[in-house]
Amino acid sequence: MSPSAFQRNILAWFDQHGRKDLPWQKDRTPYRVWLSETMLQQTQVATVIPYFNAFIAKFPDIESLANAPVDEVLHLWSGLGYYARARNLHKTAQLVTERGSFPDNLDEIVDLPGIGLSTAGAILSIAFNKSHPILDGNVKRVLTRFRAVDGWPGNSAVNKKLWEISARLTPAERVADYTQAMMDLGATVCTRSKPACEACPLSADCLARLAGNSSVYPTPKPAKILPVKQLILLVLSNADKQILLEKRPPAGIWGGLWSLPEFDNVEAARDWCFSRNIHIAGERMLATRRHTFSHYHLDYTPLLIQTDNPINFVMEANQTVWYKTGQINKLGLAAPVKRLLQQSHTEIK
DNA sequence: AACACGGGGAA
DNA sequence: TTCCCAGTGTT
Repeated sequence: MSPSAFQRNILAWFDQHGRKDLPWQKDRTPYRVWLSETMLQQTQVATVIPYFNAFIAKFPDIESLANAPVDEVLHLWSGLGYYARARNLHKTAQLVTERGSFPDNLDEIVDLPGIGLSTAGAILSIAFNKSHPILDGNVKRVLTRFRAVDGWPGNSAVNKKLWEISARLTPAERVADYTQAMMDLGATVCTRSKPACEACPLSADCLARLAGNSSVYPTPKPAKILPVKQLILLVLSNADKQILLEKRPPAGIWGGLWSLPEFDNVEAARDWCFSRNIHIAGERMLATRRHTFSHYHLDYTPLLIQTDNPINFVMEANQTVWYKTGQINKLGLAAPVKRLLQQSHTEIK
């Protein structure tokens, strides 16, 4: 699909299905477009509409916004979130008022607080009908699918590629409708989940659609790499097939729960036994398994040690307990420990 | 409960 | 340059 065919399809779809009655689409002044685009950053249309109307009612023009106390602006913004947007809005209103008019070129617009490249492109195209690309979340989704662009859009190379695609597809004519159409398409058809490809004007040439994998685009932000901690969990069983549990300190991981003695390595576990006169009658290591917390992976290796010591030799009182495997119990156990003990019930015998 | 979202500022 | 954050809505 050539850029011009792409644009024809998009504009034809817009004529039929695009949104044309949003409050900021009437009386398209730079002020109203800028205000709406700022509100639409990270916020959906349905949420924005009442806020936009309230702002326009209170501040019909950019001068009245500039002259208002910032607290009043923040009050009107209350509930929209990301309050830096409201502060930047107020600041920009003052800068534009000093300047005398809203700037109509990219460099000056992106210099204003709270306006990045994409918002600037939207203002230029929608308010000034100047051909500039945008790349908001909706457009990213449409383009990554249409062209099967792999890689997280936050990655700079991927971002650059998407800007190039967006720029190449942006028409010289009817750019306001085109920009609105791309945002509408992403918001209503090319949605994050369950896109309505049958209703999409691009479906015949959409590479993701053709490959049947639109759900893999855009590539999600890579899960941050969690640090890995390794430790040995000692499953110490006595002559009566009971297992030693320790109570964990109240704060921290598994705070206050019962768990198994932890060691950095096998030798430390053996030393711990020797120092307590626990005779090791048998020893076996099980496969390492992984438990993931919000902030790290815990790779734990169960070390089964059997002692032929008589039961009930005293450990630290209150902090330890001999647990009968397979017995219903009311102890608070960390989930992985509970699983392990259930398995140990069969392993130990 | 995890993730997306545009821009700004810290690292 | 890259990373992380802010708050709310969606899934």
